[in-house]
Amino acid sequence: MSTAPNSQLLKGSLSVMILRLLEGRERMYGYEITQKVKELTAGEMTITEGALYPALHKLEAEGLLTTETQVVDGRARKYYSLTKTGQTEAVGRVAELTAFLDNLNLVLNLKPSL
Amino acid sequence: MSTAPNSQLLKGSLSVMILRLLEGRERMYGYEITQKVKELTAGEMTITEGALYPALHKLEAEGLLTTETQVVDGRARKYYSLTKTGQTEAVGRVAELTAFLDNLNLVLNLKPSL
DNA sequence: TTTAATACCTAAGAATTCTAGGTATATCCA
DNA sequence: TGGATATACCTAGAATTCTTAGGTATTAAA
Repeated sequence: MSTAPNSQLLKGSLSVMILRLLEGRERMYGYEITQKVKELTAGEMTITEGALYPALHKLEAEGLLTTETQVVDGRARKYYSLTKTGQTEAVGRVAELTAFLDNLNLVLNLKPSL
Repeated sequence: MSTAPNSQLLKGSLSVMILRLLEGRERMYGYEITQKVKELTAGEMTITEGALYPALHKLEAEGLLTTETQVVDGRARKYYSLTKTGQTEAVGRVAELTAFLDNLNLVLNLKPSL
């Protein structure tokens, strides 16, 4: 959710991040995703659970993710993995987002840094 | 609104685009903004009027834009310009968006193209 | 004369995120 | 022993933004 405190995640970017993170891994569980994003961005980006869990459930309902629950150290973890459809969709949605970001850069005229 | 037909504008990006476009110009009117975005993105990005006008009105209500109406060729145009506050905010919001996009790239791991 | 382009607007709904809770276990520290 | 923090899941309601789908009006082109 935040880069600056309280700034909002750009609409639609969360589900793409989830799909992309899972593209490079066998499986991840929700809490792990929040920690991975924090780690990758040096603490600058935080995924709220109020956004993450509904997003995961929606992707599962769409058939892009499957789950398996496992108890580790007395706590239940729900692991998510990409389905075959999910793998295809991940590629497509990343491409769509990339195209959008390219156009955004054309409008914003910010080539130097990105 | 679209890169692919019907895909959505990322939440929050529109107001930054407006502020950024006005940073480089004296003034612009609504319809001109829609055309400029289309031109800059070779027709790939279209701003819907249903999104644009409420966004302009909100920025004006926040004190970042001022307007002056003028009739040209028998049609009324409403020109928007940055206020002093708007100039400051434009810089800040572009920086915030840039920081967000940098972090998004870290998560998506897409450095090559952007 | 009808269509497309120019130029403004709004209302209702959809979608996503944030805020703010809730539950529960394990670990660390005082 | 007790409390705080970390781990791990969840949901409901509000806020925000965008899409869809209209509306009005003038000018230019077919």
